[in-house]
Amino acid sequence: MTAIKESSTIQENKQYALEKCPVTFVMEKIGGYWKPIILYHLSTGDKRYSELKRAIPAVTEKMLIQHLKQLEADGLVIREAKPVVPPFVTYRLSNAGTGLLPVIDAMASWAFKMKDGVYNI
Amino acid sequence: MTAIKESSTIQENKQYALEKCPVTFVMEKIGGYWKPIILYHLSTGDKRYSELKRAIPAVTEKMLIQHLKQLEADGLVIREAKPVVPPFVTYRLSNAGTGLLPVIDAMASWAFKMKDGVYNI
DNA sequence: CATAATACATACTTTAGGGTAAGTACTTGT
DNA sequence: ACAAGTACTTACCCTAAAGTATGTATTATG
Repeated sequence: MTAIKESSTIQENKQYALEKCPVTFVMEKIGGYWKPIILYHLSTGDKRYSELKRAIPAVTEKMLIQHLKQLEADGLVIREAKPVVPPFVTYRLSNAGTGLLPVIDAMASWAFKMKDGVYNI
Repeated sequence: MTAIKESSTIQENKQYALEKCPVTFVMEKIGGYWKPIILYHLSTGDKRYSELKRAIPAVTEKMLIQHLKQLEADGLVIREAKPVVPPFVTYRLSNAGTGLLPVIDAMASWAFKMKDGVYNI
């Protein structure tokens, strides 16, 4: 899963930022290109892997599972696989993932205010 | 300011995500390693360049001005330079930058809940 | 005369993340 | 016999962002 070099300055700084800054902690979790979009699609209910794929046509399969795996490892989404063939796998938000929704809302609200020029005085 | 290649898939996808996803829009603005930390330090009042530098020892000068310039270009911080020698430059949050504070708060709140294990059920 | 302090700038290198393309295992339908 | 659908995996490439190192202009101060 994309090996990282143990002793780069960039990793040390990430550590620094993760400890010093809760915002960086959050961004570590939802900072991938597709993660917010995935979370958004899961916010309306659980989805199969292939449903997500169809819902986000621009994402490649590699990116999709990679991010899903990371979200799962971070405890934001829960994967459930039925042992059938063809496979039947669903993803849904965990409690932690659901807890992120207010953050997402705050971000969206700011973004729309920006686009509406609310802050131009 | 770090020239970007016009026609890479990564840029196309960024465009897609920026239009489709307000969260990605926000992350474009505050997604650098040091941007949240800079914003945090400015949230308590305006600061000189050298004050920021001392407040965030781990950041290099290149990263610091690079992010400050981007934040300024995005309208989140305001730069004020007094025409004296040695230079006297202060940075402070704009209205838009101040508008981000609730987002920051929501993120921080979630991060602390995560660390306190609130979501472990 | 040389050093310090301020607020940057700029050339070059490294790395994490994103993207491409192709393959896997298993079953059902034609 | 072969394609199609499911949910992935793996090897390789490319780029944007981060980091390193050094240089700039101006004035005050020892």
